[in-house]
Amino acid sequence: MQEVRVRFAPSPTGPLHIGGVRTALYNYLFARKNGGKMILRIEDTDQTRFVPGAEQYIVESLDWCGIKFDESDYVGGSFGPYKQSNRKHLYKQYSDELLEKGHAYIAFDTPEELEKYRKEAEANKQTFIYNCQSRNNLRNSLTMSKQEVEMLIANGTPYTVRFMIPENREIVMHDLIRGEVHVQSNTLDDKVLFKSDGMPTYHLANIVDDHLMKISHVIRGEEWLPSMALHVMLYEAFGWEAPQFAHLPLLLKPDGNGKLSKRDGDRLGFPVFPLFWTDPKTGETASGYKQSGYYPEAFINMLALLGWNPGTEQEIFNMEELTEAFSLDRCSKSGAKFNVEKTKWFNHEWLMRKPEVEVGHDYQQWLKDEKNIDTNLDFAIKVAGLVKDRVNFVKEIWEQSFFFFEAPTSYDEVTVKKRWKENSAQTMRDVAEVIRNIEDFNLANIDATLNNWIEVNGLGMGLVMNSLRLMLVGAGKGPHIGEIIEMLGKEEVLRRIESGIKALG
RNA sequence: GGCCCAUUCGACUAGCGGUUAGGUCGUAAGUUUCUCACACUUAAAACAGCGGUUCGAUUCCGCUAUGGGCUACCA
Repeated sequence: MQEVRVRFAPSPTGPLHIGGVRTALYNYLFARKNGGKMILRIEDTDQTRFVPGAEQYIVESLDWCGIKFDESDYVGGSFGPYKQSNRKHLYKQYSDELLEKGHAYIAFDTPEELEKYRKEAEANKQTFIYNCQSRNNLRNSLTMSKQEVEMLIANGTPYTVRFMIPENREIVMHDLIRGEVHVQSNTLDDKVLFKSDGMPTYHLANIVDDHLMKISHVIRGEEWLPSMALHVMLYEAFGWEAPQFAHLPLLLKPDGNGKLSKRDGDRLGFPVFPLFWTDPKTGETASGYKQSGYYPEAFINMLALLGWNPGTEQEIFNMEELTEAFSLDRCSKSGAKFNVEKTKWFNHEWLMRKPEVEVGHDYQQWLKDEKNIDTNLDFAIKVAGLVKDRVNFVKEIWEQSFFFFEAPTSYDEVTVKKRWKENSAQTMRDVAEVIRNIEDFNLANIDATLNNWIEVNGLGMGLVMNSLRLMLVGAGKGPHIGEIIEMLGKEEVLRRIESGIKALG
């Protein structure tokens, strides 16, 4: 059986969108699952849309995601170079080959002329198609004498090379996800293969490179489905065996309809890109999943399940598990709406599964960066461990645990009203004494002493604990009170009780 | 406009001729609890419509509707 070789072939025209990341992911999973190779090819044939830094961004993003390549300009490989602008010299000969075989022709129509034909057709409620129905009336090597064509070229007249779509053919193709797809050749345009600027178009470069790089499976977004017939016919014209195709459904915006775009992220408040991005021309910025606090594992997990499912009820997967479970025939056919809430939930699940040291370390770092608080790793681990089940992100740990780092400066009104009674101040003074007298200040001892004292004095557990919580936290929330007391330490607890009594009376 | 693709709870989806149409997120209620959460239990919530085929259609086939993609010398 033929070796599995797949490629991810982005265009460096901007930051890599999450739809692109998913396409890369599926390619990667497919390659690994089948013991094949994953190739990164940069498709930069459109010089006008080149954006500096975009290629670097793509490489860094995929690296952050854990998507690795077996071949690229960065890691090497025997089919390079892997950037189309560096393969420029290759394409001309293939274009010439089609010209010689009579599968392509030279066209001199200017963009303005073509635009005019389209407008005219539209005005007559018709569609202008550059193919068998019109090519014989246009300015090209089919309608001109050989001498005329040669003269125009010699004079430096700009021209393009167009593929000659066969007449009256029904092209029946197989898509790994969609099954059979039928297209009538007469509805297709004679697409430009070679531009007047000397660069190939996507269609030519893509087919040539896929062939030269021995790509076995083309896994790409659904936006390419309409081009599949063209591509199949190109392989046929060259006499090459076509790879297998799989067209992935699109990622849709969460509300309404349509393809997910950068604007949706801005509007709805979630990232559309894996990493933070600054546009080099406009200075415009876009948020990234990494900077928003997502773990790459959660991000990838979410993306994998958007348009694919394992057929079991398992939802949490690491990359190895995804690789093991992945198959193209479990990809869905219809577009998937992106859902922010579920994405957060994935991050929560991953946060819960992360080793406590890692989460603690991340929180320690966050405290340093955001609050300028220095704390030791053990304490950060303990704090994070106590509250992580109620947050989705490391950065959210703070609002559940700020009281471990700073004494309350105010007291939540609703809680005060509900929990602070007439005799609370006195009870707190008594509790303070009890706490002061605890010799061995550990969790078990603290709990036992307090519970015993409450019971012996016939006081309500809720009443005492909630008032105490108010003193220590400033609000009616937080983990087990014994934990808080132990971690704050005797002195701090006594201090907080004292100032709490002073504040609430 | 033309061509192509799609259509199950609000969202992601399971289902591949006979099911009380299942799960997850979200929502709501309850249990637990010193609080807030977590956890657990439960609830509401879907086969776009119409025709076929069939003993029987969510499932197969048409048509319609809706949505999406493409329609560049962009990818």
